[in-house]
Amino acid sequence: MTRASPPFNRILLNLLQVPLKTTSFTQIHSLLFTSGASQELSVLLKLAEFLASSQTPSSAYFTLKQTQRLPNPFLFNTLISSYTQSSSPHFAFAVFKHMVSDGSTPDKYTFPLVLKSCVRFSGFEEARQIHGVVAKLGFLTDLYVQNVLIHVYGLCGCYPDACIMFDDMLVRDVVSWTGLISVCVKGGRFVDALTLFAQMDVVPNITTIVSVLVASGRTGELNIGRSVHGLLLKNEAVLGLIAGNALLDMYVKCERIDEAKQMFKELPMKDIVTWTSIISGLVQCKQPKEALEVFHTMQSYGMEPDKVVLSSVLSACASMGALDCGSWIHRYINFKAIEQDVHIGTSMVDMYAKCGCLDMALEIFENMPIKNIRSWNALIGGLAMHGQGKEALGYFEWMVRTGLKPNDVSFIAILSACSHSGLVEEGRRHFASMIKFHDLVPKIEHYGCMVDLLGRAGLVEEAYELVKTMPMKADVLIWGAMLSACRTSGKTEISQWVRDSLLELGPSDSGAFVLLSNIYATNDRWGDISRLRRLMRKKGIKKEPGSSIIELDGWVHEFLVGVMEHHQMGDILMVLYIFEKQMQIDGQ
DNA sequence: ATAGGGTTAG
Repeated sequence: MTRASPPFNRILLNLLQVPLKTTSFTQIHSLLFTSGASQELSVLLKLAEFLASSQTPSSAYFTLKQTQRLPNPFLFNTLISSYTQSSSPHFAFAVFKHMVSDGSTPDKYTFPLVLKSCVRFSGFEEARQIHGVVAKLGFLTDLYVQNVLIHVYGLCGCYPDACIMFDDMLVRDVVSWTGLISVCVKGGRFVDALTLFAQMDVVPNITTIVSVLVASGRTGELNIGRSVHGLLLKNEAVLGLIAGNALLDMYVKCERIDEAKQMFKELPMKDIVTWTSIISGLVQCKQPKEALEVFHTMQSYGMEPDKVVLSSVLSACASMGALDCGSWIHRYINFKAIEQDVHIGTSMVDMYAKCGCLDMALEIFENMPIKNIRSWNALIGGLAMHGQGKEALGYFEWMVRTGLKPNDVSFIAILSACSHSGLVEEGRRHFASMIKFHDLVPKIEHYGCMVDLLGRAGLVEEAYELVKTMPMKADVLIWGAMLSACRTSGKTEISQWVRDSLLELGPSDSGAFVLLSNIYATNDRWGDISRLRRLMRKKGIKKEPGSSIIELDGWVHEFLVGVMEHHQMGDILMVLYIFEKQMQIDGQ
């Protein structure tokens, strides 16, 4: 039998790339063997890839085994790696089992490959079994294998095993440290990630730095993030795209939008991730109009929006009620056939709900194949906001029946639903059930909802009792709710107590300042207001000018306090009202 | 072998 000539091999290679039926595969298969082409390594590798795309693990394994006298792990490794990338990653583990039981001894490359497949199908038990084989065959001292085991245990949701692996190592390199740090970051253990970074006894690389930047952003550790930034500048590190984006997003997550904007300007390379970070930052910092402007700039640079940035932009539309813009994005998603995942679905439900299109919000919600707690919260919160308290409660109960655990945001949604619809008894019951049935500790926001609920229902004394007995100190929001409760009830005693408490609290932020100056203003104490203003200046507290945003004919109009913009719109009444409020706050 | 962006409330 002669060796196949290279052109023949190439034909076979090409054939193997075409999706084939089993019958034609059998023909190619026999051609391979009778021609001797199966001796060519390139053909065999292609064959392994092909088998992974069309055959079960055992038939693929035995076909490959047939091609050789002595089992060569290299070929099986290729098969394992192909299965790992396929839609049936667990088949990689099946090949590994065949190798072990059949005597085709795995080599040091086999373990990282098959372990990677465990990450894809969350095969923690399988990872343990591979670990056992690693130990039995004497590969446990291999640094590569150890590093992969840390990674796999960590990502299969078994962080303790990853730590044990790490602790037991005699020599750790930068990959071992970075691996465990990144596992912490992916599992939300941001403080642990920073602690590990502090303990590191090898020089970190840019990959380590990126993980640390994510951790400092998510913990709000601005100082650590800034130090890392300084370190990079000092070393004159050339920021790659990923590191630059990580730095930018750190400032975004630490709510330093001005520094983030500066960073964004300075970055020499920008991709869709860069734009997404700055846009979502603007949304989080309550600057949705600017977020939309940046989004349009992004498009003018020819950057194609993807589902991630669209989800953020939808959130911008939601927060300013920009229905035209939001539904344009909805059409864009359908037109470009952008994949609709649970994030973008939730953003869409939220946008339609906040814009008052509850029917549309419901329709999208019902068509979402996967819903998480945030999806339900968006819908329930939307119903609550539009006075559909009973419906909101109905969906809440349905959600609980489906087995989803409500979180603290869910309770803010239903408590405010009760508040806006006057459902006092239901509100009390749900508030109590937080601790009793749902293992949740009410936060100050929940007490705020209850005070608001009781106050609106005229139950000022009960609200008063709640504020006195709650386990935390009342904040401006609580006092604000109490104040408006008193205003309608005429309980002068409680009202005086609220005022005294507010004065005692002092102007710690601009919210308190507004409340205080309102109190002074109603009592004609203009001198006190001047004093307040001086105090604010001294403390460096700024009151952002109030603003109001509306959308008309696809245009977003912003009204700043005391500023008339787009006055040809004819909504003069609103402008005047805002202007009047400004006069009142200034009090002069 | 280790690295970046999104959604809920107030």
